[in-house]
Amino acid sequence: MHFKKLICTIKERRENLKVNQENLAKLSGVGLRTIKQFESGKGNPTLQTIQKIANVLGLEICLKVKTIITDEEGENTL
Amino acid sequence: MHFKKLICTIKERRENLKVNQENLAKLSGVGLRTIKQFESGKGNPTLQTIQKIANVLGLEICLKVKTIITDEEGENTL
DNA sequence: TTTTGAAGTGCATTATAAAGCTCTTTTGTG
DNA sequence: CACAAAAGAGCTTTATAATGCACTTCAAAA
Repeated sequence: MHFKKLICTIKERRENLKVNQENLAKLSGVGLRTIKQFESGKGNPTLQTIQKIANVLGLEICLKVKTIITDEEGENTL
Repeated sequence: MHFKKLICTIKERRENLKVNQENLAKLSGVGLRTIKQFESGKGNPTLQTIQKIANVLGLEICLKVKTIITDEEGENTL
């Protein structure tokens, strides 16, 4: 998952949950400025920051083994 | 995925691939000191750092929607 | 036990993430 | 359009991530 996609996922999730940046900041304990910067694609957040945000949004960071060949769903076909 | 688990996954992957920290550093472009610190559970790496490391190891960061009830495989049962 | 390679640690420097404040821009709704 | 709410941006300070270097610790093999 590239950085842009990751941001997009988080932003969409936040919007789906009808939470604005300000409330996300309060709920997650991450500064509003940091969230703004993150969502606008600037910066390079720390893992802690991402996790705080993800937690509030009911998202979880994980690591998948990358596969060379994938179908449209991104599932392994090997 | 908690921080510890994440570290563990990366460390195990590196070891399975028979790559030592020094080579991982060279291959990923991340400083050896940073990798040492990361794997020993210290610090709070940036997304970029994690991604550089994960890339070399054929791992990919992703976001999953958290589910309250999960079976043994961690798949959603709701 | 000695050697050797890998991993971990202390210290210092540099770069930058986090944060708040203020202002501007964008977006959505009447 | 006018208004209001949300998002984005500039500027600054503070905290800390990234890094290199040198040293220590640990584990496995000779």
